Amino acid sequence: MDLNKLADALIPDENIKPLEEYEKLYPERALEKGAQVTRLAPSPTGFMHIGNLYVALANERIAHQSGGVFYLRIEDTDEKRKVEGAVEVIHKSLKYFGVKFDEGADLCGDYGPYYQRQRAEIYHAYAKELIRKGLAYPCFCTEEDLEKTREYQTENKLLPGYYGEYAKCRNLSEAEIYENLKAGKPYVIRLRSQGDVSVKHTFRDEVKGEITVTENNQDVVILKSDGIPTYHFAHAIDDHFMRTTLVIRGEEWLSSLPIHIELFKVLGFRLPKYGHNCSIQKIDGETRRKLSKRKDPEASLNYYREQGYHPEAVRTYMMTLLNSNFEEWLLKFPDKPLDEFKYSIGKMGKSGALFDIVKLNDISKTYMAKLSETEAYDFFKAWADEFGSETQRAYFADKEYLCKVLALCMGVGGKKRRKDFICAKQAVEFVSYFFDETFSPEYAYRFDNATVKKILNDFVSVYDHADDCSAWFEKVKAVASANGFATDMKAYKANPENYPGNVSDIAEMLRVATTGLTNTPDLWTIMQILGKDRTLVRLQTAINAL
RNA sequence: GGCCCGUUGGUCAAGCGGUUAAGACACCACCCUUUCACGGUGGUAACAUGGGUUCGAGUCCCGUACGGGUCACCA
Repeated sequence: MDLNKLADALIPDENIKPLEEYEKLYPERALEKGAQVTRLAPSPTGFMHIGNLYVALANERIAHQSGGVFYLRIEDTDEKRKVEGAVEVIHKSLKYFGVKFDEGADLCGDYGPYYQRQRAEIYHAYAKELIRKGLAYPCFCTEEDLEKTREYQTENKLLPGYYGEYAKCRNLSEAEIYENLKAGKPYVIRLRSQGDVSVKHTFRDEVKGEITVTENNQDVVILKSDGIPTYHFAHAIDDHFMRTTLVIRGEEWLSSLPIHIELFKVLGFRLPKYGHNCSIQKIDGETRRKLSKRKDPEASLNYYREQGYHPEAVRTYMMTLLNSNFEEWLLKFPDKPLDEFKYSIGKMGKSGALFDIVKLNDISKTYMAKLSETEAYDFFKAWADEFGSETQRAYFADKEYLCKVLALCMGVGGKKRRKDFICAKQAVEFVSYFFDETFSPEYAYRFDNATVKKILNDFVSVYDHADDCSAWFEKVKAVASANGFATDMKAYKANPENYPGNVSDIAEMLRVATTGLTNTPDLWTIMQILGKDRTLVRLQTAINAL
């Protein structure tokens, strides 16, 4: 059979250059020894999964820490999944979380184009080469044909797929091929696999360690009927010519590794190193499963922006999942920039981690407690401008007032900072009682109405806005003892049955009356911030409600 | 179902043949405290299971169970 002629008939692409040209066009990168070239290669679906950030962070850290390159390649070979503006979303959302590319789609770079659809020529060149060498062939099977053999295979408990005797088009004669071509039958190009499933090799995965891989024997499709490559083929070509040295990707790819190994071999390319990391899971009833785009809002990167989690906190949490010794480092150097942490691929987990929002919240609280009140103001304002309600946006009109509130809630100036804020959404809701427009208390006291009413009245009658903190508290204590409540905590603890309650109960009643909440920062300061009139109005309103 | 990967407290995890089996989050108790928090101290709680190998096994080997992944002209 004249394979050159066949190659030309099958792939009539006029732009194809001699293969050496491509090697020259995309030469080995001049990088220092040990520098890693990594990439993120998402499909442009417009949806950014938390897992995208996770794997991006791993690749980014390794590249930049080794003095290498981290680039973005767009896997747009599937027409159906493509969404307009998706690449912008990728850049925007990753940038928000501090992940930046050195080169790639919509950026400059010498190894492009970085959109796979724009790389048809090079895929065609190599597909042709494989045809010429007899390592690839056209397949005219229809979907129904494939379905039928699959059915037969499953019924007879055979390995499913297109291989060996089930690869009907593998050994078509020259005449048959041209006949089909002439009849205008659509065709795909398949690899003529040389592998043998009974042969197993051990392979070193950078994350999982030694794993066994079975040789591939599937005549996988490398070029679809529209001439666009499948993921597998594009992966081999692109990662070779973009000179990727290390591929960190999700473990869902592990099972197609044999295909990739064969493809690299057949193309004469050096295999990059691989690390397959586990996906982030979530507990759903009894079972664990991958964080799902449809069922779990927290699967979306957007969720964290909408909730107003600080990007640095999300990044920190991701790092704790990504590298097991990160937390230890963080504890030791809480104020160092995250990039100073020595990321190591060997410290990546071998089994999937459950996503723990409580832990994220804790990390967020700790992070928020490092900000100044004006930094917090800026961050919250940016969130409110994008996601807040109109009334919430109005909070930011009086910066001086809000900053006083924030300084209080964050414990700025105190010996130890408070940790009241988790994310912008929660924080803005948290401070709502400082604004009369949104102050709608649901009073819930732990004492009977008559007692509360008495105590509130007592307090109102002695309240003086000019009191300093200690004078103010003396009055709280006076009200307490006048009503039989304990003021000496030690005495109270010794014999709690002798009292209806203690000062802290009195403080709680006052707190609920003025803020509607049982959990707020220092009450005296709150009253100072509210001012005399509003404080008194609130107390009176609370009394009237009883 | 076949193939591959995994399994240490509720969660994230350290551990590389000898440890009282770290640490973090959560939870509980106590302390600090003029209220709420912060903080401090302490506590509850784990090697999936059965066989080997070994003087000795969370660590090595085999089986079992359970969980995950994958079996497309999707990535």
